[in-house]
Amino acid sequence: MEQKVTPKILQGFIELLPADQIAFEEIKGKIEKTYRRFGFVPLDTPTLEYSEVLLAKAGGETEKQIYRFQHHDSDVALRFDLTVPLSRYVAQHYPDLSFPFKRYQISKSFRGERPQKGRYREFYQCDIDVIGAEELDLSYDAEVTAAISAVFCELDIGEFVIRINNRKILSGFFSELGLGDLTADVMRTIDKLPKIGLEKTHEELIKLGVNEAQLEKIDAFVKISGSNKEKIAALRALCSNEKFTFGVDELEKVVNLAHGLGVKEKNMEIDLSIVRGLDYYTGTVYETFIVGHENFGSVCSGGRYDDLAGFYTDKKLPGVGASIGLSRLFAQLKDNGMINTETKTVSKALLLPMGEEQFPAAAKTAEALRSAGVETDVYWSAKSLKAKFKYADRCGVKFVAVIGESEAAEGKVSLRNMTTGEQTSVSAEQASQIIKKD
RNA sequence: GUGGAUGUGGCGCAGUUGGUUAGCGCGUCAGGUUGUGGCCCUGAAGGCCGUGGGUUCGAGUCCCAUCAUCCACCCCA
Repeated sequence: MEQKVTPKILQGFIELLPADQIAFEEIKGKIEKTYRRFGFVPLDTPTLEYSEVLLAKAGGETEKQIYRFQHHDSDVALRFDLTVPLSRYVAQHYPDLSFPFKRYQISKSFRGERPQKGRYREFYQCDIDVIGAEELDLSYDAEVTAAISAVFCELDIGEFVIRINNRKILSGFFSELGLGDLTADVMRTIDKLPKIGLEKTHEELIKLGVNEAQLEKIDAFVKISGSNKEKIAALRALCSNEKFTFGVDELEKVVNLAHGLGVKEKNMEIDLSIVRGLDYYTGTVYETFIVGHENFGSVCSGGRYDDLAGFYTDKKLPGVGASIGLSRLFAQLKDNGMINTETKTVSKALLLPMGEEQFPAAAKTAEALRSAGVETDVYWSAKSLKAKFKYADRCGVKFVAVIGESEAAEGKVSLRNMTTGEQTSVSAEQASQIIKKD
């Protein structure tokens, strides 16, 4: 007996069985279709990049998690997100692009961090970004949220809410408070508020060294509630710092325009605890949650950054974008039984020739159905009809067409609807019409 | 990087204070029905009980080590 190699894949990497993969592709397709509807063009950058390019900006955590290795004389790394490659791409192809440049990219990224629920080392991200040359109108911030809103409407996985904020409000407010060096840590803590609750947030803030007067003001700030309009009004009354006020104005404009672009009131909510990654967001920031499934975490986040490609070019390239963590989203939808994973086939029809004598008739029928645009599979293996039907049943194909001696002679098939059990003798053309009508 | 769990046919699990041939459900295959699936019945295939060492007359079970996986934290998509 020869020694077999155990079939296995790396920790944190995943692959799906057909039923799940079909469901996954359907979601991916809907996202892509919606992005295109908003005028985003496709982009596909290399998986592997020069380390010096990918790591131009990175520090700390990112650098620890990146897959990086030596290949001959090149120091290379797997991309850990789609934004950094986009920066490089825009800086590199600047003269050949038209601005504002709107692109979407749906592909895999890699991070060698420790995996956990819904977090993998190889994962899909679905990004949209708009990049401006020198400047980018604030309206694009609203448009990105409108696209995200449209995606989640299209996905039809329940109510969702885009929680939106503006970093200028936060930094204006915190500088007014005189937090100084504490600002970054305080922001990180505020960001965790919905997860850990008000009490723990207080504790952590005190631990950080926030004094009582500051704590009181922070408290008043995060407790601002009501409708979006009311929140804006409350913010205006709270602080008159210049940057802060500018942020409030921006937030108001973005929310208003988003509604004009079709985002429903219930799907967008100002949330002052939204902070996002500290690295590059400078204005609008947002996270998206599925109502009733807030424990999923944010299923789509993004925001505005002033200077995308500063590490690659002197040109100023401000942008705004959003990213759906598709692998995570899919894992959670599946865990919660929120997607159909019954169908194991993409075929609408399965042809069952009784025996080898009927192969020519089956071939002809298959060709006719496929030409008519019907996804068609043929069961060529020599098994009992019972086994063939069982296969049809298991994979969930809707229509089965039996082709025996008599059918072949008449140029017909016995078309069976597997759901209703209805069976009729029809021509290939009639069959394609019945299937397409279904 | 830190902490916590779990490893038994393809998948999900049971296996009592260590004690004969390691079970069950699902799935797979074949048959009961030689041209009809789902339900039912019968049968079959499929296990170095994660790996290595130790204790013992005897280890799936106890001890040590190791590997792997999962969960949570950090951070983030």
